[in-house]
Amino acid sequence: MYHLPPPSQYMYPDPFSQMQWHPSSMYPVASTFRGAYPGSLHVNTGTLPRYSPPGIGLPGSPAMPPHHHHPGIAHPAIVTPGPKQEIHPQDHHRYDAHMNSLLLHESHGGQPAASHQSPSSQQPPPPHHHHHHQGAVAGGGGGERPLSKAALKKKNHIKKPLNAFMLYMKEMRASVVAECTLKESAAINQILGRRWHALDNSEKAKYFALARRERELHMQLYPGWSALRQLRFSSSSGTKKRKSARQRLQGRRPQMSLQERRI
DNA sequence: TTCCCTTTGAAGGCC
DNA sequence: GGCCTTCAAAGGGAA
Repeated sequence: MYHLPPPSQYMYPDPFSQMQWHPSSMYPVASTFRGAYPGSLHVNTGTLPRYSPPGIGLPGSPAMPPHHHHPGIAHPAIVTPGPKQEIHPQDHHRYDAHMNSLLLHESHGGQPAASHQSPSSQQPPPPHHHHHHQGAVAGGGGGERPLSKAALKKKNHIKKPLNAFMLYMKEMRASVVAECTLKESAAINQILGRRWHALDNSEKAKYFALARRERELHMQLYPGWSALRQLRFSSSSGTKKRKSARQRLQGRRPQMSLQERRI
């Protein structure tokens, strides 16, 4: 367990990473959470490559070693649900169960879950108190209380399939949280982002393949589903209007360019 | 109660 | 084709 000094005092690297930390990558954390991520911390996503690295191939692509048979692709848990006309809540559960089993399978080479398995992919999430991002599929247990209209709408919301990085975060978050005293997801995600960049291409390929499988499964379960369409058809009345990304970015500290961060 | 923060990747719209 | 925007997860904190 890493016990980090009070936020106002320390600069902390990813406690796990074997990669070399550039001094500018060390980030002091201010005493308050807002503003806890100084400019040096902000990765300029406009200058950093946001990619599926060229060397990372998916199964079937030339870059993927022939021997790297992705267990997820042929995972027996993957079933073709067949044509789907309507979207039912149980499909959320089925989809989620599929993906959790895939992640589980991936993490342990097809073996049963080991001790370090992320709780999120092993069993229903613990009943923490958090009130949002619970997800439409998270209501596996404790559904005795009648749902309000808003809750029902939220429950029926079809979420986007997780991308490779999201799958990686889901799997690794618990171990990062366990190894340090940080609890803020924003800070945890920064660490995970750096670890993701330091990840070996073959390791990343695992998650890209898993993400592709997830998209395929999602397409099978929800043919014709579009995140944008759902966004447009979902009424936002009664909820606060979310700031646009531009507005949100404007509120942030200036970000360092890639060149600046190299200095 | 809802949004913000923070990360990467996918996808759709627009020019 | 490139850019922009949104949203997937997570949970503490702010509004």
